[in-house]
Amino acid sequence: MPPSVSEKYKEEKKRNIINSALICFAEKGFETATIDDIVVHSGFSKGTIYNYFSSKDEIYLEVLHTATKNDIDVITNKFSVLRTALSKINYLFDLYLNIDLNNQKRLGFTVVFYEFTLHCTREKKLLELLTKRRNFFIHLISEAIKEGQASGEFNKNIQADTYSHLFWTIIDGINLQVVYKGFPYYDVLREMKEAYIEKLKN
Amino acid sequence: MPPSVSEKYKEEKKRNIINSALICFAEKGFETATIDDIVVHSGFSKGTIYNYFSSKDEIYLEVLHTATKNDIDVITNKFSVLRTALSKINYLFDLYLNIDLNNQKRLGFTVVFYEFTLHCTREKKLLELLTKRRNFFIHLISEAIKEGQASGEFNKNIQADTYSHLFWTIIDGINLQVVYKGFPYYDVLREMKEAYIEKLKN
Amino acid sequence: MPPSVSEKYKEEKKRNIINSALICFAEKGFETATIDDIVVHSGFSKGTIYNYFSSKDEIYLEVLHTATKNDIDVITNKFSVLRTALSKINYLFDLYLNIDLNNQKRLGFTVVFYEFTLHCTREKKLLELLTKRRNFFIHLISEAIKEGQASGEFNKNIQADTYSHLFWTIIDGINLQVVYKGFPYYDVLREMKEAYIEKLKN
Amino acid sequence: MPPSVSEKYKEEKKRNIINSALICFAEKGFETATIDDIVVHSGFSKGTIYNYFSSKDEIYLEVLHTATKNDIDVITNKFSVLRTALSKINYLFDLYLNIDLNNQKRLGFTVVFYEFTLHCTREKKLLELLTKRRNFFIHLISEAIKEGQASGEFNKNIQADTYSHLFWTIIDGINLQVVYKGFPYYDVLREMKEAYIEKLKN
DNA sequence: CATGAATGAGATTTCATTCAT
DNA sequence: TATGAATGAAATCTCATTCAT
Repeated sequence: MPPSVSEKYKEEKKRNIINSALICFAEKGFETATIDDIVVHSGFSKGTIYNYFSSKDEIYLEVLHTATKNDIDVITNKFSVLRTALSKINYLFDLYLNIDLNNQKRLGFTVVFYEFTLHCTREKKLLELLTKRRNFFIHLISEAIKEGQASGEFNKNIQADTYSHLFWTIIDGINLQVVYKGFPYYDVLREMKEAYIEKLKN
Repeated sequence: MPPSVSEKYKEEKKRNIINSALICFAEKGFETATIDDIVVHSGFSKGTIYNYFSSKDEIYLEVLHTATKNDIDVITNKFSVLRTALSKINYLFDLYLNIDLNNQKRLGFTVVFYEFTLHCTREKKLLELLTKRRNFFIHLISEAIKEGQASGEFNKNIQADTYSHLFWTIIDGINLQVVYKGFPYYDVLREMKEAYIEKLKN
Repeated sequence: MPPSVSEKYKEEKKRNIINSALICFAEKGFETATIDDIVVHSGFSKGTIYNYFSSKDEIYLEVLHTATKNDIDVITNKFSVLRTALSKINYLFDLYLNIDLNNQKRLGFTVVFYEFTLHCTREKKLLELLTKRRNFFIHLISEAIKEGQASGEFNKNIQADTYSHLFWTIIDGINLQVVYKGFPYYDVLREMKEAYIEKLKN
Repeated sequence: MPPSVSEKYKEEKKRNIINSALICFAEKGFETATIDDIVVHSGFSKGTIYNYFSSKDEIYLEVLHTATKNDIDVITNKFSVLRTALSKINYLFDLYLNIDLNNQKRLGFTVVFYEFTLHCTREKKLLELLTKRRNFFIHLISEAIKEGQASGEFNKNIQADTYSHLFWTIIDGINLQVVYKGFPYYDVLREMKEAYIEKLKN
């Protein structure tokens, strides 16, 4: 007996639900957003949503997972075509320098993502997941730095790992400032980028 | 005729409730922690808690307010005795370099504080409150930098405001990393401090 | 694809809840009767009740509204077939003369209705609602009296409006007496009807 | 050991509390008004109030009792000096014809009184109390009517009892209309008085 | 598979009453 | 006697989840 609906159809539906959920979570926060909010936003029935996800928690997880997977794919692809270490670091900084601060959806997602990050503090299982993701990103940069050191682009004395952590610390810090109206986002980030790269090169 | 109870007694009680609340919020998050949790932790009855605070929201606000007021007092006092701009910047960095990462209560509070920050995104009124607080801290450093520039300690070409924002961006970024076990907190922060001060001095 | 449930089913359910609520309110009064009382009496769960009504206040309002709508429909229909003004006045009096004083449900409703009337004193919005309803009933009779005056049935010198108010004053007065055991309801009302009609005819 | 505070002092205090309670009940209704409302309005402490009354219910009862006792005293005194039956009936009607409709306190009390009347429906004990009070008033008028019949002032064929009940039915009816703005109170009551006395005289 | 009515545990908040001072 | 802080039972309302259709 073949499945009555195609896999593609189901994937599409799941993606729609996840999309709506992200928007609802962004708007109200995970706790405050209700399944009914997702029902209204997505147009699917409550029953349908529970056919695709077993709980609100699972939806949350998949929302975050999806977004993360996206980022990873984009960055991985880009890195595979960038030839120099410096261009990779530049690319990552520019990713954040090119952000449209007025994009409400992006802002919403940023808030949700950091809320989730903090929430993970309280659940071992989630924290592991989050840490794994983070490790990937740490690895990404420390490898790039090491490449740069090997190729002579970067100063051999800096700690690749420390500077990788440092990079993401900067990014988390700058992302958080979206909550403050009037924060000179681009000025600050440009200054940081410059100092960071200067340090790498020596 | 008023047997009543001293103002001090009431202040003390309020502080006790706030303390318990902070711990409960740190443990479970604002939404997930319940008044009953605070009841259990504080040992006071539900009625008593509502005699001192009119709602869970108010407790939350006072928890944050209390902690913030503390910080402001400590820093303001210290600044008034520090003579050079550099010593002020150094002092602030050292505040964070001397943190005990194993202090669970501190960690809990950090999480609560950033959750609150993100939560403010969704309530105009709260955001104003938060922004006011942030402006105080921004002002604190930009003034110090300007002092340093006037006294010849610091490079006159750097934007005091941008570098003040930059400072708190670093601090927010580094604070957020507490969620990740194994994050080389001191290494990263020391590196940042060094680079930051180098930039100031030129 | 909508398995849903017929509109009729939902209307029926609403009516059931309203019915139970009326009985609970009649038994204990609006403030004293609880949602749990309605849960027990109706057999529906709390959640179900809140699926059909958004608050206890709304239930109260709908209970009153339903009862009132009924009365209006019955009287309006009857009036449309009664040819003389006198027969209309007679009909209304007889409505109250034919009441079964032992009908506990009716008695309960009377009490609830007058409690609601008094309660309205304290809420502008509700008072407007109540006044609108009352105006309809006032109009009903003053029109009938004017008809009677035009047709020569009634004395042209009496104030239609005053006598319409007077009619409902009598009815409210007599309804209130249900609280007193042993009140000679029929005797008093018959006497009043006689005097009233005598006055109309002159 | 003599009482440390005079009886008079205590009576005075009780009266003050009752006064405040009446005003609070009138403003918000018995259920909705809180002991704290009475505390604020009276200026006495919660403890003090509970020293004089054992419960909120008891306050309610005494509020009503006090008001009623007042009415009875006033009417009894007046009746003892009025010589004709007609003058007594006239006096009672005029009591209500001379009311100041704009007196908010009176209006509030009227509402509270009728709420209490309806509330009594649900408690046998209270109903007995209320009925006893009502019987006094019924007796008052039926005796007056009988006097009038004996003296030749009134028609001997009317039922004294029925007409006594009828009188209070009118009064209850007219009192209830205070809720409706624009009700032609004086017109309606004057009309009723005239018809009533006409009937008595024949 | 889709639906949405039904459920009920659990959350916040109120308030009459008590009692130590 | 006077006080008002403390109490906790009880009320309203929410919402994730289930399941018959």
